[in-house]
Amino acid sequence: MELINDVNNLERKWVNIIEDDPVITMNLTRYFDSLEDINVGISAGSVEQYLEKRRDISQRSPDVLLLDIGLPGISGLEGIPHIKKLDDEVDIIMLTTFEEESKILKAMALGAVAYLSKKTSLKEIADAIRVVHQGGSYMSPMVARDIFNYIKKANRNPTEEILTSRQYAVLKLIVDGKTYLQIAEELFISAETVKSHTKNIYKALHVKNKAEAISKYLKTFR
Amino acid sequence: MELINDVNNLERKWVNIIEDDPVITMNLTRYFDSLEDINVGISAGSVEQYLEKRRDISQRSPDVLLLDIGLPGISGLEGIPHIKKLDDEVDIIMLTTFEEESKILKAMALGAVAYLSKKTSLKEIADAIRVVHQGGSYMSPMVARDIFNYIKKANRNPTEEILTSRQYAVLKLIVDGKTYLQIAEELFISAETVKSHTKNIYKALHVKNKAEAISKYLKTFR
DNA sequence: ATAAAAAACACCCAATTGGGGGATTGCTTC
DNA sequence: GAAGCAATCCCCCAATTGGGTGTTTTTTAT
Repeated sequence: MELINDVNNLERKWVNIIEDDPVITMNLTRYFDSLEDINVGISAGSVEQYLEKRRDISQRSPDVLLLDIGLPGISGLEGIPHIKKLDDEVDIIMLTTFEEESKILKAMALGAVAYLSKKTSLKEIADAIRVVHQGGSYMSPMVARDIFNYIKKANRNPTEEILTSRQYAVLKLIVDGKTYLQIAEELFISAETVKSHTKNIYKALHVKNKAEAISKYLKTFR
Repeated sequence: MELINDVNNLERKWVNIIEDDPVITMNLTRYFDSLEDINVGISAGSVEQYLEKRRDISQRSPDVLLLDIGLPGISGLEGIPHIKKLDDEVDIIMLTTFEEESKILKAMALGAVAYLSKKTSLKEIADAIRVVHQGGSYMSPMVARDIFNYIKKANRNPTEEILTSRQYAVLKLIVDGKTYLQIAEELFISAETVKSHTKNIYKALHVKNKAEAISKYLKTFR
């Protein structure tokens, strides 16, 4: 992907970093320090630590935040709303390892504007910061492909083999937060029948309450 | 993920073109002919003509197809399924004059892997072909921004529905299927406090039971 | 410093769930 | 035609949850 004229944007940009691997943080900081247009402000090893520092240190609002997605404690994803609360305007670039690529969509929904692999070269990360700061969005090809696949999955057909179709219908309504009574009304059966199905669902999924069933459903079938 | 490598991918790629403007087709063909790694196979002015040629001419399956979205007769969008029927594996790059969100999404849903403006430079189009052929996907920053907005719209903003760190901790345990008592033991607080937090979580998330809270949490952060 | 919040805890009571028994009907399958 | 299973329904009872109204202490913000 051509970054074109954006790379010539030499306006000074303040960048904060949240990354738990000190080696990566050091590499980034050292590289950015060698550049004229990118200044590193706060760097932290966790979202909690960052929020603390951000509140303590009277720094101007950062322009860009490099945010690791796999952090101890509050994850990068969960941290986004907190970070946005402090600095609403900051452009967030997610840093990730390849295993976490499925989370891009959530990150995007939460307001991250770019998504980079940690294997990305330092120069490319700097370029991404420049693009993002100019109001662009950066997506590496692999990420773009993931998004294509996601939208393709809009008409997917998850066939559940462990559950019967009726159990599956009940489970879906449970996931929606419906009570047995509401489900019963919706399916034109008695609440007792819904209970009966639920018991069988729990057995089939090896869970013991709604909470676990929902987690299992959403984690397995998206 | 390195873009540098992709551009150096000099494996020979067969590219077909469907484009009703002969000037554009000629420019593309002439440029690709000057390259060592990109061969133009069939070029056609419409989907109908292309399908005919594709059936008649015994050519190997193309690697990439450049497909104009605004074609006379069967449109580029409508043509995608027909094309895929003949060559399932081909990577389709949509060419367009106006970057229109709705059509991008439809093209993506139909299986196109990239979306380029016709104003894109020839070199960039060639780069896109190389990236796509290596399993990547290409999106210009403008298109990427559209996609971000789409996905942002699809999920709703949980930014205003913010939880305190303690509430998050409780919610995470609820998601794991823990009861109030179990959560209380884990966090060294009383079950009543857990209940109290839960009530506040429900208010913040605008839900009324565990099931809805879990669904909201998992759909947002997973 | 003072107001606002988050965090902790408590009691009450109704609604809902979870687990244990069952029963009946209808449809496959062997 | 018997065995198996899905789907429907019923009762009982303990455990858990949801919603209400409170108090106290600590932390945070102005």
